[in-house]
Amino acid sequence: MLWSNALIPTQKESPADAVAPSHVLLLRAGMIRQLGAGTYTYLPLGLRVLRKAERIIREEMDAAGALELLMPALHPIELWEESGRVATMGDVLIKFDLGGDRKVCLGPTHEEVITDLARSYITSYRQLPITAYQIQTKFRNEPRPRFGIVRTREFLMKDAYSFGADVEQLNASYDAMYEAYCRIFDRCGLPYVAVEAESGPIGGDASHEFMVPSPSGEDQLIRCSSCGYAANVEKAEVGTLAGPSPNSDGAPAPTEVQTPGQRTIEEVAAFLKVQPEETGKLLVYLADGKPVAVLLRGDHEANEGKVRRAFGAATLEPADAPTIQRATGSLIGFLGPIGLTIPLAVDQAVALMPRIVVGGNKEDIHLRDVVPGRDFPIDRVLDLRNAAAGDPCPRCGSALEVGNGIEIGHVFKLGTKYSDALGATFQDAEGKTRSLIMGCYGIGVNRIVASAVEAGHDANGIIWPLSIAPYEALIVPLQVDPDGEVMKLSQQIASALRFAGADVLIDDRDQRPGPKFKDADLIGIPLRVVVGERGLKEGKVEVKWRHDSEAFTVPAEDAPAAIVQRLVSARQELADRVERRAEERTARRGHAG
RNA sequence: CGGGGCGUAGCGCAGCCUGGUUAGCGCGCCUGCCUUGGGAGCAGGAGGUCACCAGUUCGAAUCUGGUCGCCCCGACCA
Repeated sequence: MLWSNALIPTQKESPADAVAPSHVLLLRAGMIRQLGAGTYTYLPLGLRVLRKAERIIREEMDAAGALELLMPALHPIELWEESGRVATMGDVLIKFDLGGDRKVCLGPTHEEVITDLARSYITSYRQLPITAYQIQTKFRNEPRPRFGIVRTREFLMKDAYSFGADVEQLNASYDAMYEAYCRIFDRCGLPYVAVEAESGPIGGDASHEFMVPSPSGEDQLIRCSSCGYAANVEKAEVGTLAGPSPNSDGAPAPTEVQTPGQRTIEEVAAFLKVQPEETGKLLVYLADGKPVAVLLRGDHEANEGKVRRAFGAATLEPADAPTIQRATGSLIGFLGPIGLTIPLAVDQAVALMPRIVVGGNKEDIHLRDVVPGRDFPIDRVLDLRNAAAGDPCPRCGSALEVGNGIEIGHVFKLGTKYSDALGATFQDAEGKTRSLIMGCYGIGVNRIVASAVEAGHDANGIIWPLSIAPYEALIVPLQVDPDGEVMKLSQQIASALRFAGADVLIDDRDQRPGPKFKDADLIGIPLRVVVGERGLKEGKVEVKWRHDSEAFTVPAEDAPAAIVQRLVSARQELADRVERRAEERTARRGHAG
């Protein structure tokens, strides 16, 4: 491809409202253009990246035995009423009618459609297990699209669904998808981590997220650099906290203090001149509809999944103000653990505090010098909060680290939620009718693009991984006279690269070298070849990898072959690394199993 | 949905407070000359319903009211 024939509208200045590096650079490199909130056009360069990621996904999904199909984006609303998700998805579901009573929605995901397909065609255990996938545009009315193509209202997703006759088949499908995901992200050159994620009532190892660490990520990621433990903040466990139990000997009795209008932890701490970590906060939830209380250190965040499990409940929701008053006799802002009549669970961090400031269960009253165990019961001490930086790792006890990550993939054991709702059943070997056991597996294709830029850029522009770069090689002739030696050699190099199966872009624009080099760095093509009269006089052609700081030269006479050789070995290195990592995973599983 | 900010040329911005020539500047774009290994220089030029609607006024980019759109923080995110 000749640059002069391409549409690559690079920009020197970045738009004011772009914040994330991937957003700024994809715009400046002329790869995307915003149309509205959360909707982007992919220009030719950006589309090439998207297509390359898709291709890798297809190859690995096919290799894993998944079957590609394509489902509609337009769904009859009845299907979503059947599953109950018209209500649960709320405004995120984009609904409209086609005139008359024909109500439809745009698919935000495809569990309903695939399950409808399965209930029609899958009738026997002999057809199982089976996994199907598609790469398709999804629509979600996101309340807040952000960070360029990280969160959009319209996005490209690879979604796969497995159907099995039993849990063993589900686990095998899940493991195959997990492995395929690792291979996909390795091949895309992304520095991802697979983390345990909150999996709802199914529990166990039923859900993993694949995350690329990045400050622009929306999810919080907990990691242990010592042992490699990694988890979503929703799921991360806090290791057992060590420390002496509170000793009440000689401690003063609790005293009431006036705290008029001081409701939040920040207000109370500032008013009483103590640190938030010296206070406690009592939260009231409805666990399966019954009021329960949890006590946390003031600066900690409750983890609703942990709280729900602590009370053995199927559902958990924050209690509203009237319910709280009925259950505790007190007002929000002045709640405390003393004299409660509803079940109380205490976070382990609180149980280790020698003294604590808590609400007095009376308006405008807090209590100082409250001692856990003496002044309120600590018979139910558990891990109830989100892990924070510095907490002990649940595996090895080292300090945990907290960072952000972009979720690029998610694998999830669904069970029979949708097959039950839609009546997708099969007959087993005994002739009994049973529900299909499902798994679902998603990859955000646009997020592969965004996270590759987040993970690969410098002050000058994007640094694409070779496997998903819009072009693998960029040839920069500095003199563009079509009959000149420079252009002739450039064309020869391009031909040789194309013969080796490479994508090549030739910057044939009649520009001074400065802008051509700046644009080359900005769009981030991995291999840059500069052919100029000055170099040719010395019989040299300059070659530079975008990820290296230094260029090197090859003799002009065998430049085409030499450059092809460099590209071929770089591809091979990447392929070798993918296989090596796959072997490492196999070895680890061998140890574990 | 709460809080904050912004809509003026493809991009970045000034002008608005204090209403009054033909609405400016930089980048980019077009023509010519010149230049050619890290965003050169000179000369000429094209490009705007000043987001939209209504109002105030002799007169509105500028003042008032409303609407729409976009960004950031928070809430939300199978």
